[in-house]
Amino acid sequence: MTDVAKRAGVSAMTVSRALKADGAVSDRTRLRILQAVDELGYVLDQTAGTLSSKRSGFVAALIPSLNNSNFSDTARGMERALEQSGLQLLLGATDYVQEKEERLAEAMLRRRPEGIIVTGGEHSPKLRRLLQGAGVPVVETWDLPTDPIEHVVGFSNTGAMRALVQRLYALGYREIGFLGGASPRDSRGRARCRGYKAAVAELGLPADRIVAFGEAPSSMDHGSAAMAQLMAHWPKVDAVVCVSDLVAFGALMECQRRGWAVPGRIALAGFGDFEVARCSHPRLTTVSVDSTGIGMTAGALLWRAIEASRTGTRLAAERHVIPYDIIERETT
Amino acid sequence: MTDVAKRAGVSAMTVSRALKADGAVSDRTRLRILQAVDELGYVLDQTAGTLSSKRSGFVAALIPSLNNSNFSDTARGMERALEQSGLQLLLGATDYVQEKEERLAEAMLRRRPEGIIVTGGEHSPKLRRLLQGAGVPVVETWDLPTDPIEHVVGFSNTGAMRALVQRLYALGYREIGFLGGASPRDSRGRARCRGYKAAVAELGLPADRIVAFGEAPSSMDHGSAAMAQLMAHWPKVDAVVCVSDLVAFGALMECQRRGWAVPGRIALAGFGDFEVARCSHPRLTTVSVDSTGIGMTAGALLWRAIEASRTGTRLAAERHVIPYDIIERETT
DNA sequence: CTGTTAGCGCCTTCAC
DNA sequence: GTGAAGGCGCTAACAG
Repeated sequence: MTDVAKRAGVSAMTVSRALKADGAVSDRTRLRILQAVDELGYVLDQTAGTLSSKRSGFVAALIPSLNNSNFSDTARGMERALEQSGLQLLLGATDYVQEKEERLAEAMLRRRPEGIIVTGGEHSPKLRRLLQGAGVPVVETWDLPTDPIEHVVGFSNTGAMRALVQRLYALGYREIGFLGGASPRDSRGRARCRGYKAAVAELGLPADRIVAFGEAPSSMDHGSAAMAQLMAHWPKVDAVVCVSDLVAFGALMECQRRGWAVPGRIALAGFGDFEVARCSHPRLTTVSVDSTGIGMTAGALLWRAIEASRTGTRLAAERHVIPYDIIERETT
Repeated sequence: MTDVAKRAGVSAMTVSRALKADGAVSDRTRLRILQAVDELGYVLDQTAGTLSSKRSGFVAALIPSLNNSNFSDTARGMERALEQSGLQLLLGATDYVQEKEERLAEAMLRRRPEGIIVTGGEHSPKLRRLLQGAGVPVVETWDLPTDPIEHVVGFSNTGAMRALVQRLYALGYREIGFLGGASPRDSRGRARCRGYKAAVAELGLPADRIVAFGEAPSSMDHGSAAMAQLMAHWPKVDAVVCVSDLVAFGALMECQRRGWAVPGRIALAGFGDFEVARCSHPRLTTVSVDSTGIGMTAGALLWRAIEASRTGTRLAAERHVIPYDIIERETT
């Protein structure tokens, strides 16, 4: 910065001002400075700026998986919400591993984010302590924790799956199975499984038609394998709900390979409204969640909270419930 | 850190040492310090550390899209390669937009990464200048640029698509179409389209069976729509290669909706070996690229380059060609 | 094995 | 609209 200052014939302080959008610098001076910046290929050192201004200029977001359109849509939503804020979004993927989530959170906190967004409402005591001690706003997403850390933007996974089973009941299905949801790593998957159990219990349907598999992320292959098991154990099942669309798609393909007509012989429904659910043949019935909206709401909320803390106030904890929608397509 | 030092009855410098794995501190002292750290909930400020040590402890990776299993696998490969290095991987998604790639690169460079990995070998002059001026190792991936910035880990997209068309020819197909690849934003897609054109020209096949669509990322919907167009224009086409598996899957679903038997009436092949290609019914023939391997190789290479630069030397530019594999499945 | 001194590159604050 | 002084929190370098 001193080099740039010399070249432009000003002080370093003036260069610093010229490089901020709001800096009070005359147009002529700024032009000279920007030219010097360009000639020298100078790139501002934000590390030093962070240290002296106590503003790192980024927020951290922890998501379970990059390669999941729900979460990547949420990430894009956050990015969009933060576009005008001057805050960069730094993403970390936890791969559904709690220990990795902790490590990542600590790595992020060492860089002093101005706010943090995490996925889900279940965290290890250590992570909770870490987040609460960070002294920056925290948003939990994709769930409605009963004891939130601070802000929440999400929906009830249990409720959504319960509603899906009730819809299938209304369509006339009476022996409904469930695929997935036993992973100790995926609390949303477990919540959906609980929703299934609650619904079949309320409706007086047989409640044991579950093929639980423990891995997360759940995949198409899981769906195919689980469907094969379900067919073998409970051949009279007339509908199957799945922890995600990927699982439902795998189940659909398995049905096609075995000549089980969908929805004639068996109905299928997924969760998440992934692209493959929209494009498959037949198209999959699913629960659509506004993933992008979760991200935009969470990002905007975090921004407001950060702005508030900059003026010395603290935004009161907010709780945003995002609606979901059951989309009936061709598999029910 | 001073607070921790006081509580542990040592100097700040000793705390600093105790917090690095390698710091020469007696076990008793370290234990006292770690206890004080725990009691105070202290988290090291890496920003300040970066400033004084001139080592930011992270590398930046720019990928076109998070929600693409090829690129997210590559990201995971990089993460795995860097696991033991103490370098954190910071990901940025460019959404296939050059301008966003530039902005992201600059945002990363302001935080002084110790190395940079970018996707593809075509960059704006500005980005090239930025990367070359950064003074840190650079790796380009997923392509084999003729004029690389420095290191390269990739393969020839043109060559791979050419090989796929040749394989279809060997299988007896004589009127081969192509879907996708016209996006000015996706240089890999364009390279694959060039590979198709080169192959059909060499083989003396009709060369105009192309439904080019310009959007990136290419999607299943694009595949369905493009397939419908292709069917209308060139009903005698007997095989179709696609810029990606997602497009191929969309095309497959369109064929099923219209009752065109695959591969009986028309053969299909994709690119990338996505999960949906493995799990669809019928399973898709595709070009499998070792996405994770690209990431691991790039990450390991970058690490070596960074280690070299720490000892004052500069690693000579390397070029790693990653093999690809044509996987014949049920759609050809 | 531990402490002291100095400074990383910028921005806050105050002065003009 | 511009400049000078000082310090952000840590670590390199050197001393003991």
